[in-house]
Amino acid sequence: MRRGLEFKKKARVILVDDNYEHLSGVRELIEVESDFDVVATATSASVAISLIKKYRPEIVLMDINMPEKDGLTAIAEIEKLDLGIRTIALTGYDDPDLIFRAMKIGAKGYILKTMASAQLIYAIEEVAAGKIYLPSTLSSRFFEYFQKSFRDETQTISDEENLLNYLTQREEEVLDLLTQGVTYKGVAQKLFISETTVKTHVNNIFQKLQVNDRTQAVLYALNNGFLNRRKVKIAI
Amino acid sequence: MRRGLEFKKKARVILVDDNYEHLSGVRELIEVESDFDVVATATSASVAISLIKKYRPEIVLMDINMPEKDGLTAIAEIEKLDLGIRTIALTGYDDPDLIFRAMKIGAKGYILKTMASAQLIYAIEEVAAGKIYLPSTLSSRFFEYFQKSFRDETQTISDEENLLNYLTQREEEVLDLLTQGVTYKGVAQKLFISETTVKTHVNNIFQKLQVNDRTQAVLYALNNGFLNRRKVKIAI
DNA sequence: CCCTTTTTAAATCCACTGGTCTAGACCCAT
DNA sequence: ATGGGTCTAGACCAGTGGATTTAAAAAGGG
Repeated sequence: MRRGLEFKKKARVILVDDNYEHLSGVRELIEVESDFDVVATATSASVAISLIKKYRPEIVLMDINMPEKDGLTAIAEIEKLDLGIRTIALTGYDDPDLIFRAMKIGAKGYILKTMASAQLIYAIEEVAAGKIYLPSTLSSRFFEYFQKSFRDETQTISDEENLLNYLTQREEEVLDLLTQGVTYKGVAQKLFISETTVKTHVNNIFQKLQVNDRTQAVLYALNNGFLNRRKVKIAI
Repeated sequence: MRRGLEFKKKARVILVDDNYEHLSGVRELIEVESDFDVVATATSASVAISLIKKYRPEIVLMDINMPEKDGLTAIAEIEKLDLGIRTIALTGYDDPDLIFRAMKIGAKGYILKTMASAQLIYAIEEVAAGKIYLPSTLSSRFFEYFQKSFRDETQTISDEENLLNYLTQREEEVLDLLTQGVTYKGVAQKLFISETTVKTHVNNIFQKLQVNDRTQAVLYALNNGFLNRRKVKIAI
């Protein structure tokens, strides 16, 4: 258990930025002001990916605003490699949508180019230490966006309007099976009732949800917060 | 434009905590150490809701761990009132799931009872100023949980595995209509082709997606990132 | 205990769905 | 030009889905 050594080892960093001026500046900053080791730099995302595969750094500082392959896609690819490489997104803008998407695909930090150099170093230190770092101004922006995206979708179901609430328990069970793509026959077997009974329930469900067929019923259920929100997600 | 006055006005606060000892302590802290005005306190969520409707405070400090009606539900109700009341969640535990759910339903801050009193005051100040405040230790926890929930669901689609990528353009159009609950006849009309052609396409889709009926096809499409990710969300 | 709601079930009937085979027209690339 | 993939479309058939009516047993609340 030689834990001390692990922490003393200088974390290796790769910088990616299509602006060479800025790249050099950051490189110098890191080399002078910190203990980190800049093992490589790249001015395009595709080159960066190869370098990352080769050097296996602990940290990647990735500019988001780049031509051709953009930084977000690159971060997603790095995450997919699953090498435990921790990426920090870097841009000039505090666009909440960008921040949200970066954090969603797995960036471990997000900082602005306009931020003080000390904060950049601090961010790298935090991320290298295994934490996720977002400056409070950006995290505030993130949360506003995060909450808004849920208000739009969650608050529209006002309980009385949600027709799902009028279903009986048995009807819910049947609908649950329908949302798994089970046929009438299958539902009958799983619930130990006859197929005609299933049809009765399904018909009642259609009337209560004001739809005409199972597909619409399933869509209504999934869109209005049914129990069965298994693998549902938001687009990148 | 008498902006100055707005900012000088003491923000009114309501405290909610089933532990009376803690409630009194926090009340005293706020009254002594800050400029905020504790207009009321409550030891249960249901009483709190009535008080909030009556006093219309700017800030509500809500304990999450309470018997009967829990704090999260109470926060959701307050948000539903849409009175611009900003709530701060308060608990003894830094459980990431709790933090995630609190932020999701609209809490503007989240702090631990074990945190220094100065941090509590600071949180109220930030939230009163319109910001969202999460201490960095908690925001780190939040993001880990946030990213994990997306890894489980997003990374499983590995492009080659995603059967949706094998569909032709026309088949995608047909599937898109199926995910809206349109019948064969409807699809035929919308795409200006015969119903039999629609059947052919649908059959090809079933084979490519390895399913047996439209419901399963729709579910596959929705769960594997089809264009059509309209109103999809995560459970509270 | 009665009334209501829920759950169960049957019969009938028709429309819609889905499987299979066949085949022409079109586009694109080798 | 020949071959592969796509889009179109027909025929035929089996099965499922869905509407409607009727009704009885079970559960639950006042």
